[in-house]
Amino acid sequence: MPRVPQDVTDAELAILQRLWDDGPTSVRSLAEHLYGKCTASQHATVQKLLERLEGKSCVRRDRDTWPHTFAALVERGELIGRQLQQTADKLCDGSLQPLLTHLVRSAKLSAVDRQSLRSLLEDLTQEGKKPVKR
Amino acid sequence: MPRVPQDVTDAELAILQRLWDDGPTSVRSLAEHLYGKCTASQHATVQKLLERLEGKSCVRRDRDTWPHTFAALVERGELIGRQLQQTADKLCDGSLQPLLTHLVRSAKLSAVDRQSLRSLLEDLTQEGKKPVKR
DNA sequence: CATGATAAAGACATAATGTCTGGATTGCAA
DNA sequence: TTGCAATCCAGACATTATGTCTTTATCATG
Repeated sequence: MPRVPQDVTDAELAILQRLWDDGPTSVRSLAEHLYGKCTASQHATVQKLLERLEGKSCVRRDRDTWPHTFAALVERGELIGRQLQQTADKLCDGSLQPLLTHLVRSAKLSAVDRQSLRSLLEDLTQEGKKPVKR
Repeated sequence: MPRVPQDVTDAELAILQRLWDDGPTSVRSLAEHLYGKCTASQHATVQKLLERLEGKSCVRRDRDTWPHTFAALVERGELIGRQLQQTADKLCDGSLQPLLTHLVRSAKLSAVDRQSLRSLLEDLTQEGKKPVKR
């Protein structure tokens, strides 16, 4: 039963979070925000993480700037999707339906939440009827 | 940035799946189903995994039987919940709402799915109004 | 009590992941 | 141009998670 590497690692995710929040930026800037001071080794660490993220196509590196600037290539939403699918694969035989049900039942939904959810469903249903909306 | 162990490991999950599907059973039975033949070392492996699961309160061990029999202590649903919460913590600042939205938008819901979801919401809303149902 | 099966404790191997070192490269300023 | 400081790059390293295995003790039953 071979072990399977993580999609995006915790440290890698920390980088992505910053990129999502602040947009494209440099290694130094990232390191400073993550660790406070930016020693040589910390700089290298962040660089390595970015390199790995680049390998996973999660980050785009702009070599035309100096220092290089990095931008997120995947959206938060996409990672959310991947995570959800992984959970579904592991626990629900790949189907997302059970997750949905679980969330609706267990998540403490406020009346507002329920309402917005309901109208979201409404929209989707409508969309299905009309030719090509969106 | 210290690494955080997994909630339930892949190999451990494989055990749980069997326990969920077939109910309480012995080490041998588990090993045979997971690996086909059950060599001495495989037997020990399964045992170790069960021991760890017991440590995590995911499995209950019945020492009154011989050989010991093991039963799942957590339901599939509970693990689903934990997983979802973890994703929420990592990607949505702890809130489950975004996951819900994502699922409703992205998951290819059949008309039936949408309908059942809608009525589920309906039930929940009603439940909130009545005194103490369930 | 002898034997075969199981439990129990712990060692081990591999890989993942976060970190760091040292040298090459770049841009800039004197 | 030359020197310097910052950055990049390649790879090594340390720690831990996780799956596996070895060995010894214990049990149940003939």
